[in-house]
Amino acid sequence: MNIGQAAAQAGLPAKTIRYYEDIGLVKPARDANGYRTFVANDIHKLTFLAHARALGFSIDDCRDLLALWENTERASADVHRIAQDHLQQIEAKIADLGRMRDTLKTLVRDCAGDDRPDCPILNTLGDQPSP
Amino acid sequence: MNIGQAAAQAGLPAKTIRYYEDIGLVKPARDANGYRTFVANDIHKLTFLAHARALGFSIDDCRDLLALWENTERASADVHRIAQDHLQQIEAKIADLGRMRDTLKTLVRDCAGDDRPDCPILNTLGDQPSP
DNA sequence: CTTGACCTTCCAGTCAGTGGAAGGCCTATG
DNA sequence: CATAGGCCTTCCACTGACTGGAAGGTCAAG
Repeated sequence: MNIGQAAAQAGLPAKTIRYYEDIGLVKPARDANGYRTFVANDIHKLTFLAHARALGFSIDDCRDLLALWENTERASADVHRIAQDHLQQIEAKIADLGRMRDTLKTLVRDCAGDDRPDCPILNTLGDQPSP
Repeated sequence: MNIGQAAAQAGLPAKTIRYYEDIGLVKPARDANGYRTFVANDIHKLTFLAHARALGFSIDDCRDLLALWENTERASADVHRIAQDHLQQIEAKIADLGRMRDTLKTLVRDCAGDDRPDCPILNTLGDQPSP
């Protein structure tokens, strides 16, 4: 299977697959003409990567998860730890964004949004801490 | 005021301030010795930028907001639109992350996390869509 | 035989900084 | 006066995870 079909199967852009090869996540064989050839196991790995990336795992996490996935001697604790850490990071980011959202919501609500220059958004952003 | 003090006042690393000058967000004067000199207005702009960045506005948005802030003829509608758009992007990102969190939470909960290899996290990531 | 859809490599750019090297300037102390 | 150390300067490279595009090779259909 060529890269185009592999991309369609895995749900990844061909460019991304080439990049994943560059950084050593997959190692497709090559045809006589130099084209990459993807076998079922390659597709399976790419699908795994697509899923893991969709859950927000970093490439480094993906590398580790992939290694664990291929290692039948693994301890699920190792997988659990990676996922748990990642979950915590996501929750921290959600909390950060939630705070931004709350502030922004208030500012947007209080701004008239008309043709006059008065603007609580700019006033707030421009506020100097009292010296 | 030199860059070190400006950084302390604005709550930004000196490196970031140099970068902001590079991309034209601030234009501090220079001393005879080549050092940047920050006057009150520069500090005020830097503080504005620090606040806007802390709310997640992109540098491009910051550039526009700064221009509006300095333009007393502005229409608050322009500010409102930028903030509103940004708010929507934040909310979209929160929603995305929330979905990731929910999936991850389930996976983490269902994984024993012991020394055995069985792992619903890996099973899910490795699932091929049924053909 | 040509067209067009594939495929290849390589280079550059994204975003918003950050790290570090090499070197100049300024102040205080011995 | 020398020197130490704490500022400051520029410039280059790197980050993550791709993405866009150029230049060119390959293959199947008509």
